[in-house]
Amino acid sequence: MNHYGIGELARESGVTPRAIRFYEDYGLLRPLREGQRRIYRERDRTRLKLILRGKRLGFSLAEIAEILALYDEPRGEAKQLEFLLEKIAARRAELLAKRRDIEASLRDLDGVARDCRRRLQALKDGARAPARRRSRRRASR
Amino acid sequence: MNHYGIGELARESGVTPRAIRFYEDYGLLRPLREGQRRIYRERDRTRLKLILRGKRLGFSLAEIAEILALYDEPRGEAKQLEFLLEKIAARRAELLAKRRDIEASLRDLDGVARDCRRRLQALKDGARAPARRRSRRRASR
DNA sequence: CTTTACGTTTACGTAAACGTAAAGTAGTCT
DNA sequence: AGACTACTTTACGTTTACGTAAACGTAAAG
Repeated sequence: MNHYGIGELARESGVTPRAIRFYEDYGLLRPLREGQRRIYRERDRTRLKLILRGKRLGFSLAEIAEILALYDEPRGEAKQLEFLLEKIAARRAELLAKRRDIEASLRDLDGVARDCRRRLQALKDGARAPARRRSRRRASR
Repeated sequence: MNHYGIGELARESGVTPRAIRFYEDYGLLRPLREGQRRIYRERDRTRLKLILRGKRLGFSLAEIAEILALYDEPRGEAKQLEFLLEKIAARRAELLAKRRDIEASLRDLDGVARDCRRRLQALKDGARAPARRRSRRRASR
């Protein structure tokens, strides 16, 4: 019972049928056909989720295609497998880099938030001692 | 002495002058002018880095504009500051979500890698005991 | 003084990732 | 039978984020 029509899949995953068909044209999905209609099984659903996760992380469909390829190349000889491991390592490195970018962004945001809270506090203090002048110097601008 | 021409800035940050001018048209950068030419100072360099980091994380220029706005709105009254804090919290949440996506991706990749190494090992074993049959079952397909 | 380097504006072109009709099909309810 | 619903293909349109080329300015180097 775990197959879906395109509409169902679209609703559940928050994208339009058009997008799903586009991913298929692009080679990212290969649903079954029942007559003309597309039938999606669990595997397709999983793939779609991977696609959307990739998008959220800013990967292009081309990159996502390469990533998905890593998942379905488990056959192959030693050379192939070693090559696959290299590609996986490369992707891993990309993800780690993105994570560092995120950490840096979080730090920056926290900095701004701290600054913001200080100013808020200063306003409250100023409310109690109205004419008090604060000489905060800004980073730039 | 910390100002740059557009070319310099472009080289150092790995983008084209065209892109930098585009960001300016978009309102993300406001370099000084010396006659006609654009002069970039440290602040602009920093902004550009923030822009590029945003791009690497998959944010659109529109989103990046909002993020940058968080950095230069330190003036304002209590209401404004509290609103700013809310926006910061929202961005933080987005970043945390992205980080979770990354963690999930890393786990998935590690899974594939493990699988891959097992197969490699199986091949080596098979080389020593050639006719040995392995009955690994795949996740789906 | 011409060449070279570096920059400028203006404008049309383009790849990616869908959106948006239009027109047809196939099953289902009334 | 007619209407509705869900789906199909085909095809042109749109947004984003620049690329690319043309034509020009300016300042230093040969």
